[in-house]
Amino acid sequence: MPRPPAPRKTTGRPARISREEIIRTARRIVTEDGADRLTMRRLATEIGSTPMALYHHVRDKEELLLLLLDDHAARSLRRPEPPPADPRDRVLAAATAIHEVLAACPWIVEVLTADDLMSTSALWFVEQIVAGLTESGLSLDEAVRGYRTIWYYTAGEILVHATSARRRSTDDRPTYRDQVFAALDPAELPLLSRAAPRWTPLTAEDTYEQGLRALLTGLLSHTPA
Amino acid sequence: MPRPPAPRKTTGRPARISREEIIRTARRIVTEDGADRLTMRRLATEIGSTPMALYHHVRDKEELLLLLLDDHAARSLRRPEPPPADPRDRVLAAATAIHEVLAACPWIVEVLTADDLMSTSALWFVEQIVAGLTESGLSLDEAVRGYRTIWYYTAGEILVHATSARRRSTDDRPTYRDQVFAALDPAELPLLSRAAPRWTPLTAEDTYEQGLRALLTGLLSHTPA
DNA sequence: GCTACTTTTCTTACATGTATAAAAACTTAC
DNA sequence: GTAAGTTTTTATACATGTAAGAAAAGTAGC
Repeated sequence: MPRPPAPRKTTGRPARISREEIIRTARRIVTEDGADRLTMRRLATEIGSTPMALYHHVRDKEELLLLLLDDHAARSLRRPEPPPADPRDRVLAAATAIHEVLAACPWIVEVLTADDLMSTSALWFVEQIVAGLTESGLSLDEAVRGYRTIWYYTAGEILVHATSARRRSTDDRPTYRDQVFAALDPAELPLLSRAAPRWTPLTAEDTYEQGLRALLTGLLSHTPA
Repeated sequence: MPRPPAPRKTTGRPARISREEIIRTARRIVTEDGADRLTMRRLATEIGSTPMALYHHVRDKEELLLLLLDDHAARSLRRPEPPPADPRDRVLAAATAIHEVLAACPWIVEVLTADDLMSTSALWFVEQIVAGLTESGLSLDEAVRGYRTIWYYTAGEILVHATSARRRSTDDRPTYRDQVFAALDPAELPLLSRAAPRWTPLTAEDTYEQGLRALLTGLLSHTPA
């Protein structure tokens, strides 16, 4: 039975590496060589430790990437100065800021699906979104639902784009989409056939904000279901 | 130059396994034991072959999962009978049908981010969405953009929910969200603090259709950007 | 000093996806 | 028949995340 009446220093073997050092080194590897070069073994080697030692400071690789995302958000997220007066514009500004920061993270795919709040650094922006929605007439519950709807849209946009971008760089096989479009039957799917040549350029367009505006319009319109 | 005037058989070593057999066996494993039990080694064993033999019929595991998703969609997707008369309702019905089928696929997370058209079986539904949007007054380009916006929202909703569901079943650690909410400062984030106890129940609600309706309202409102 | 306890680190081992190259099983040309 | 060519299958090997347990390095009480 250990009975530590005098809470002196810390007992046990002293740590030689810290979570901060892990994150710092991981960030360096990612920025220098890309996210796919970040392995637990390499990270351990560069820190001068062993892979399993990392696991005492980080639950698993996914948590490490989450910490990396948080680190990135804390450095990059800038609150709009001055905040827009119109509540709708505040929602737009906050969501766009979050989207912008996330879109810059290549390793995001493995983490983003984690939860709906990805970073403490982003909480202020979430608050802005909920605030803008309530000031526009939504109840608190409705505003939270509205935020979550915006989050789904944002996460989906980022994930789909990030994955297809990664695929383009890793892979030279024709996309599934190309195969599908090549075999379209104009009789059965007339609009898709007509749209086929326009599809790829339309996909490349950055329409996040446009979609966000539409979504916001709908959220604030109070149409009866 | 081989000139096969008599369309004999095919040249080369005859195949002992087929893509269909692979998919069939994979489907059985997934339905019987869950998607996480589907490994290339086990699949090969159950077919009576070797892991690498699979790779002649399937590019990699991701393609296998994509084929599995397609298979699932082909079996489950049912066209609404009769199709709703109102174009807006047709969009709703088609998107909801896709959402429903995808939400039933546990292995979807690894595949869904693949592209914006995940299954040939779903093309008819995509056509319905684009058609409903054009009939509501959008140009073809706008309708395709609108479809993609709907797709981002749908994919995001599915991915976020699927991942958090998986986490709950695999994991007993407190969620990141719980940790974040436990440390909220009501002075700085008043709305989030107030919403904190309501957050988890709100997350559990199925609000896909509600969000979709809002999005659709916005897409059809033609608000100037 | 020594023993008990705690915390961190290290060693070893395994499951997994898949790259690579060799072998096998065919057809066709002679 | 044999040789060449083609396609599928198999054997082997590697990189990766990480589980399990032993070892190390400290503190506290004696």
